[in-house]
Amino acid sequence: MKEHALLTNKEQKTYDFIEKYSKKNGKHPLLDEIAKGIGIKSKGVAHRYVKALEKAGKLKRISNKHRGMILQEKKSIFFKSLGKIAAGGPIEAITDQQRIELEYLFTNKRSFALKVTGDSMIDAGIHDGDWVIIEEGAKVYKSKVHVVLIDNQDVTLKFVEKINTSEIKLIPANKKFKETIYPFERISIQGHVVGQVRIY
Amino acid sequence: MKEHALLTNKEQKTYDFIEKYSKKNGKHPLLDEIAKGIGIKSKGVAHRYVKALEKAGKLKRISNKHRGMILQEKKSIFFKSLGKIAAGGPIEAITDQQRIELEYLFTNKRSFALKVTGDSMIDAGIHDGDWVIIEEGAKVYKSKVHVVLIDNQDVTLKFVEKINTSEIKLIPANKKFKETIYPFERISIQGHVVGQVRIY
DNA sequence: TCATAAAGTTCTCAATAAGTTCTCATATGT
DNA sequence: ACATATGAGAACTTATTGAGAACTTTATGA
Repeated sequence: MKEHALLTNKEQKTYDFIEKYSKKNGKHPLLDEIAKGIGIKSKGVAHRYVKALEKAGKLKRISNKHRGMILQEKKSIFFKSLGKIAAGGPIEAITDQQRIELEYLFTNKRSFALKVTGDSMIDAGIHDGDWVIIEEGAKVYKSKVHVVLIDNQDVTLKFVEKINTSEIKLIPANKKFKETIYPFERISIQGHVVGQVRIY
Repeated sequence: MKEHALLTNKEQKTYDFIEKYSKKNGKHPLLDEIAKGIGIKSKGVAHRYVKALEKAGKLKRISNKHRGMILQEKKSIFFKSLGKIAAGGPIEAITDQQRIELEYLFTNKRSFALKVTGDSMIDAGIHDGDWVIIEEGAKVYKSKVHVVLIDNQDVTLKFVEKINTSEIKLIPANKKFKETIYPFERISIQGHVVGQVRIY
């Protein structure tokens, strides 16, 4: 079997058929349906093509499962047409790393999103109306923005600093706001900001 | 049985029936009703399908309880566990509207992303290292941030203003940078910013 | 309360459908 | 000659589906 990622004629034809079938029927085809769809009789051969497509990264298979295949989206979640603007410009290539971070941001079960109200973190680039993605956890990180619950009632975004064994300092990123100090009992760290989304 | 997201024909049929029944009757069906609804006689088999749906995350079951099942909502891209922090806090409910906007942002074919270099737009909350999502188009919008190609070579983010029939003004959002004026011929508007993502 | 009916759960047996692996075969280009 | 691409089809394994018995738990009404 081949090692390269290029598809042969029939493999491409198989892929096209699977894509068309899936879009039309809302489910993936059977091997016999693929065989018929690409004009051959042997489901064994169809199976061979599907495995080749898996190897080429075009789809994932679930072994033995009926209709057990899932087309792989070109889903760099949205970094689609990058590099379009101009050659030579200050455009960074997209690395898989970035893509993975994004997927993590958007699918991690221990994270959720909050809509920001107010300007207390504006110097950290967090504006009124932004969405921040929060990773749950009570841990305090230096120079990270935290979600802090005060008196079991008010939620706020602030930098956090432990100042001694019983008190904690909340630091806004806006010179118009003051730093405040609370005893541990009144404070609960809900998580910290790992991402941010703004929709214009 | 293994765990995968794909449903078999009968599992899908079972799900559809439960959904339809629930909507119509305001309560979930009995196993015998499911069996009849999907055209089989054995409630044991119906039970097997319901368990499969639970495994696939399509519903939750309450063991032994009559009509003990709850359909799971379809999940939005990432605004998952919102409202978790505290009742009474300044947390906005997620509307479907927001979800749709996000999906649009991330999947629209006429948009792409750029990584920001430099601080020329920092007063607009666009920081070095941020990703901006660009919607393609040559149109100029007042008070929107545009991607501008200068001399077919340099790409920059700026506010844009037409000042007369032959010249255009590029306005940074940082007092340390100056506004600049270019003739139309040297400028090409590539698109404008519709979204922004930051990963901490 | 408590007996009883109703509903959920677990199980085996079975038949069929679909996926998997294999050999054999032909053609094609290097 | 040799590797690659392609196709047929047999033999085998696993998944899917269905029936129904036996059992446990829940709901209900006298």
